[in-house]
Amino acid sequence: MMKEQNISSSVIKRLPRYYRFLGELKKQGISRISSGELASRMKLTASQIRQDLNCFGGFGQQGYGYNVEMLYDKIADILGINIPTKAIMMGVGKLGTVVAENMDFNKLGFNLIGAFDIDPNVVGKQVASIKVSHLDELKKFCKTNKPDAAFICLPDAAVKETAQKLTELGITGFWNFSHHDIALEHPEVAVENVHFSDTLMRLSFKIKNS
Amino acid sequence: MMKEQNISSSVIKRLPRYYRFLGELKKQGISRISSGELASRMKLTASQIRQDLNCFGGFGQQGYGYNVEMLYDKIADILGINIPTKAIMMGVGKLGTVVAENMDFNKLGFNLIGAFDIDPNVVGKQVASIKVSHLDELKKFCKTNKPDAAFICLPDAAVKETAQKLTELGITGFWNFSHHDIALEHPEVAVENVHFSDTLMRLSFKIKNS
DNA sequence: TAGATTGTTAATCGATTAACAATC
DNA sequence: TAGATTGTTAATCGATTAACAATC
Repeated sequence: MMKEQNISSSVIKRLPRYYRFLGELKKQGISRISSGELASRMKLTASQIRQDLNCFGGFGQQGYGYNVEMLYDKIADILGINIPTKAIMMGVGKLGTVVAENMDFNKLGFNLIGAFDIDPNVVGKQVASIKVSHLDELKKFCKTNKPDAAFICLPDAAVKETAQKLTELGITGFWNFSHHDIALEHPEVAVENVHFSDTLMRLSFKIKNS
Repeated sequence: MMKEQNISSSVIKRLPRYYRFLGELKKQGISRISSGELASRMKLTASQIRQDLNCFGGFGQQGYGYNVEMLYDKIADILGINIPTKAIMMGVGKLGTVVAENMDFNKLGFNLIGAFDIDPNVVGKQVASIKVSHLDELKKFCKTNKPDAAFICLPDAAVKETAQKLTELGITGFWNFSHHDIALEHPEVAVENVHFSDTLMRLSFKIKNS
């Protein structure tokens, strides 16, 4: 399905947005779109859209444009949404709970199969129809269920050690809500950071410099 | 304090990370650091660090390097952390509540002064020591208190209309947790998106392509 | 067929890295 | 002073945009 070349991170970053816009077009019953029309809706250039899509294959047709539904499905494939990634939640405090219970993981290509904490007030409780286990169960759980991804909603101080443990247990992707820089120590795994405070500081900068 | 030139968004994106690392160094009691040493800790090049910092002024000293505390303070200034931005929370559901109650806004240059919702179960309740007001109060509140930033924790469908209203009431910065693309309709204001699902889809892509 | 729009190559632009003179 | 390290210019690299032949 994919050309054998490295996709630049600039392109990867734009894929979810394409997916979102195409989903919207689909919902609106639009079946066909040209790169020019899509570009004007997304405030991009038509060139960029065609270049981006052509990293993965020639999905369009000269003189016609792109079939919305087909392109939507292709991007879902590219993003790997149709092959669920098994994931575990590490840390089920307030943030971990909100994340676990409010994301539609299935629609995003994930399957949340476990949750871990050390707080006795949290261990045993039900979150997103999963029973929270004690961290002591982690090793056994991973051997049995072989999760691929971990969602890190732990206090900063606990992340370093936990990330080390998780990579040793075969985790290959981290969705990281903490400030700890997992990628520094584990360059071999995939890391996506959700740094609330970084975005907020950038907003502060932008507001004060405009 | 700042050179009169446009700072590229690549540089802006890195600033909070510099700030974080310098804070860490400060905590560790390290008072002096060279661009080379900092680069190796952050996995950047020394050149990039020196180029980035020189957008804002010559903070270093030849033969010595940078004074950690001084540089930390300078970056805080650059980010505008010392001049609190007045902000309001729009939408006090589960996500809005967690965000409001768990961020240390003061340390990040913000002052949360109001919160709005339409749900009668939420209006009137206390969140992060702020009483949640009904959306009907928004106009009056903004005229009186002149907030600069709005944190958007609303359902996607409500965002378009609310963002329109907010810009008319003088809001110049949005911290956006919804999927709605505020920047498209309001190119004049600052927008920082926290798109949970975008980062998750990117993670899916990376896991499946490594 | 004629018109439209892609896929793709070439040109431009911007960001990163390297190099080095200035200087503490 | 000699050594270290910056600030800054120049070279390289990569990403974006423009152009256009291919083709539906």
